[in-house]
Amino acid sequence: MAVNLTHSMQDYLKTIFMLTADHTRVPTTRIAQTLNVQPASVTSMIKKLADCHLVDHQSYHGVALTESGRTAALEMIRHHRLLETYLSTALGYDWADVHEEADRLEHYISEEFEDRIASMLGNPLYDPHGDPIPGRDGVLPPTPWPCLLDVPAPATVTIRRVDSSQRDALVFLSSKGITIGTTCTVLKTASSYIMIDVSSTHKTVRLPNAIVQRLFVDQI
Amino acid sequence: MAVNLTHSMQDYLKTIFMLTADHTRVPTTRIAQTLNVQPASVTSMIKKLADCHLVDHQSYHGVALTESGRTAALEMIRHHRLLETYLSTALGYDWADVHEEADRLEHYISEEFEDRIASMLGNPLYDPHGDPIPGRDGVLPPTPWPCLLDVPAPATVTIRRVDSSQRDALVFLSSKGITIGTTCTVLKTASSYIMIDVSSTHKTVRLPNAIVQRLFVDQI
DNA sequence: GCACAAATTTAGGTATCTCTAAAACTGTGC
DNA sequence: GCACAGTTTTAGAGATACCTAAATTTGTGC
Repeated sequence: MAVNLTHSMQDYLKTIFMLTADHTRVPTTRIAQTLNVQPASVTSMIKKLADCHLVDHQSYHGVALTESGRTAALEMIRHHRLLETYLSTALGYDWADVHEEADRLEHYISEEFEDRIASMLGNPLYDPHGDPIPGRDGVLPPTPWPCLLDVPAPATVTIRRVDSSQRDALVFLSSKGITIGTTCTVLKTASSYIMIDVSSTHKTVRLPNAIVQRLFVDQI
Repeated sequence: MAVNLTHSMQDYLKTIFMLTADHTRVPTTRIAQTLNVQPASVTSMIKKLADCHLVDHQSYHGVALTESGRTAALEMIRHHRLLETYLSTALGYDWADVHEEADRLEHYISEEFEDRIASMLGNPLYDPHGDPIPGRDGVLPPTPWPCLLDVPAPATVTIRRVDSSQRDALVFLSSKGITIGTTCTVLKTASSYIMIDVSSTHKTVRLPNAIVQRLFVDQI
């Protein structure tokens, strides 16, 4: 039951967790795409994870995390998001650059390191992209914010979370002065974009839907 | 020539550098002991390093770093010692605990991470044990301090460097209030120990030679 | 229900780094 | 100058995690 997880097993568990939206099973191909490996490699790793009772695998019908798999995944995600927060807050990294560094380091930091950066940061609940940081107990802080795509104009909103999976989107947003906590007013909703006014810069910005669907906001 | 070094290759190069005192060649067995692997494993890795022109290997007569091997080793040592300094200074680690954490992380930090912690620390020249931190150019700051074993009583000295290879010695020294910068007076030199007075604590401490030989000092 | 495309798994192979056991070499002691 | 102990290398094998290519399974379209 209590297994020593290899670096790769941790990566797979984390990936499966992130791809598990609303209790659906995750197909092999999705994991392969996300990790940039061949589907055949995923199958063999999944077999190994299933042997350790970390995932439930039904041949040809995808995979889901077990309770212990979920716990292990959340521990990696805690490492990752604490590192992102630390790199951003303490070392001045740009929010577009924290992911890559954290992805490498998350496998190698000790519990002591984790504790020290967590308490130095004041045990933050959210990372620089607004993603929730699991507690040591594995509990995820809430993320109740709706997608900006679903907010009808006119509306004034505060950015709470950004889907960080596309680096380009992060670079684009910060070039427009948009980050977590930024307040904007939605001026117009078109079919493929929206127009917003960014309150801190007093500029009007056109956001294509590809970006809008990555923003999650508080309505004011 | 410009090769992608694996994690293991980096470990071997660093080890060979550290075992290379005064231009002697390093025997296979010493490397094996230091890295906790079998001599046969060392031989095969050495072969690989020699293929990449990182070491000069003469069968049955040990190994020495080439110029490019030395450069690569110094880069790892820079990572390691900057990390040790950072863990100690910025995260409050005890000097006995920095080594293990740095040893894992040193392989995975980026040049950006290195640069950021270095400048945050003010580009330090020495790590928490007084070991010199190579510059980005590979130049090692000087370590001119004689071993305390060679300093005759009576003498007043400042601790400048501690051989950090034995964790126990570090724990012992800090328990006695002795660290880098501590000033002591040598009261008596016996054959297997010395007696010193630690100026900050006003206490007399008996140091066995096993410890004394690990201390390097400035005479005042 | 059957054919077919897409998804998935199996089979077999590569690379890295390790191990044990056996063979080869070195240099010292006589 | 030779035997022998200790060191080092070679040979062969295991673990991890990846790959490609070939088989298998699934479920949709007709």
